[in-house]
Amino acid sequence: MAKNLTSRAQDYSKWYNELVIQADLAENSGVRGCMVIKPYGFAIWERMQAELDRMFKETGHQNAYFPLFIPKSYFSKEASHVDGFAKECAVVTHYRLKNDEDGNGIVVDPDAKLEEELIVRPTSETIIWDTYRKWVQSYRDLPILVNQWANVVRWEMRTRLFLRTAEFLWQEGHTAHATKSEAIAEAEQMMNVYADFVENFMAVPVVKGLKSESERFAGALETYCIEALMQDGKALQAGTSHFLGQNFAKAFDVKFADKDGKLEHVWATSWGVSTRLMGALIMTHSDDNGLVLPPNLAPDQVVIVPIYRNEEQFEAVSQVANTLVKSLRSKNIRVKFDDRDTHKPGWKFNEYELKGVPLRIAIGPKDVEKGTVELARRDTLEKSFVAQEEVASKVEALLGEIQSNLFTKAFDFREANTTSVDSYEEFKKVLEEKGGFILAHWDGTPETEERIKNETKATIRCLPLTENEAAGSCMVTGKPSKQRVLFAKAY
RNA sequence: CGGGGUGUAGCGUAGCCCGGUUAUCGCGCCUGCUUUGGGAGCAGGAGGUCGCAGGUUCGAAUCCUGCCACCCCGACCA
Repeated sequence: MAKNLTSRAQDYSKWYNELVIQADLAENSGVRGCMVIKPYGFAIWERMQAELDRMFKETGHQNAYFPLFIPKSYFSKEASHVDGFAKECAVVTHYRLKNDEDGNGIVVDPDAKLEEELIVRPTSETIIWDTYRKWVQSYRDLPILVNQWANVVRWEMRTRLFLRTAEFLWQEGHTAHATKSEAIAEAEQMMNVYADFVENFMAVPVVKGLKSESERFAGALETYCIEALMQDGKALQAGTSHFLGQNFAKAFDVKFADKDGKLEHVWATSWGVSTRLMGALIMTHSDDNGLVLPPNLAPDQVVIVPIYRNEEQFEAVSQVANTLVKSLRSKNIRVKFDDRDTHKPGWKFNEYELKGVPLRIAIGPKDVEKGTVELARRDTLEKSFVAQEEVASKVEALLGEIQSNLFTKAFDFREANTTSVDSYEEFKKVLEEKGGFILAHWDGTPETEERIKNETKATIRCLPLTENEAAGSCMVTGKPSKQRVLFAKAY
């Protein structure tokens, strides 16, 4: 296991790969830039899916599914969108293989060339808007509030486990509205849903904001985002929600008749989060002993480890454990009784710490005798003995406490690593020596943003949606600035 | 795609510069006994296309060429 993980945090790759693989989350697949998500890692993703899906439905959305393959021509319909995506796509050119006549095994059949190439979706805007055209005629058909859970492929030049894989799992919401204000409200709502999920389930604090023009999604008029700060002082974009205006409606000719019978283009949004959230989770809470999962998200919130020397003791311990499992489940607590006799207790203790299970209960002969159990929490590593009849309520309280403790810890870390600066010199100094988020004034021009990026590698993460905006002057050019914006080096 | 690095058992590695018996060590795995409240001990055992393909040589993990994969730094990005 990675020793002294936090102090080595600058050297991200070493501990990250080590941690992910040892905690049994994922591994490199051998397929360029793709990862295998292992069962334990996928269980965490399924928890994320379940909670997000519930939140989407509570805000009136429905799920649907669109094709993996998109005809190439669809991409030429929205100019800025194709600029943003066309260069990094996997392209299907043939539809058949055959046995090579010269005995070289299986080869692509040259006669099976597709007339029009198919693009493996990097995102589904184009095929979805081509479909929406057929769904919309009247204002009565609006809004369309649809989400899809899918995989997408982006042929990135450089990949990183969880943060940027060639293929990744995500959800993408695509909505169509009759009015501009309704679409903007939708985009803002979904940013808030994401922030709610990430903060309250993942216990990761985020800054809500708007992307600068140059960081905007290809084809969007406005991109809302949530930005999180990782333990090594780098920023991670955790989710985005886009107001697309009428760009896609115009490109795909999606019109509706309003109440006055007038034909109008619809207004659009799209929003998504991906398996990158797994990376955010790992990099926010992990410590030297492995993962730390927030209880609201953990597939197993409590694990019970039996301690025994013989069959007789195992029976006695199991009886206590089974009773406990029942009472915890009746409180809707996700509990696992690990009665495998193939591993010893000490081995299990380490395994569940590595996997980040929030609470561990150990029950041995002494506990059977005294009517107690040993309760250990993952976040503080504290252990205590609790009377068996009090365990269920104690566990329930502790799960809540761990959840809020993790959030507070991450929040305090972010506050301690967010610096306001007034000069470019100070900006560079903080960036170099401390890292983290930096709040500074910026004149709003892409030129200045570009210059800062080239000179320092820091980018504008977002224009925070804060209530107390104070005007000032740009740290680089001295020109007027409406508010401080959030800078950081980012993944 | 440019620069740098690494590929030897499930994992981590020695050997490579300077070619030469049966490829080193640790962890893990299997069997047995003793163990079990923080990754057990002892004894025995199994496990290898040395990334792939060519070449040089009497002989290649080692030298040469090409390719592939992975990691790091850039450009690109959820």
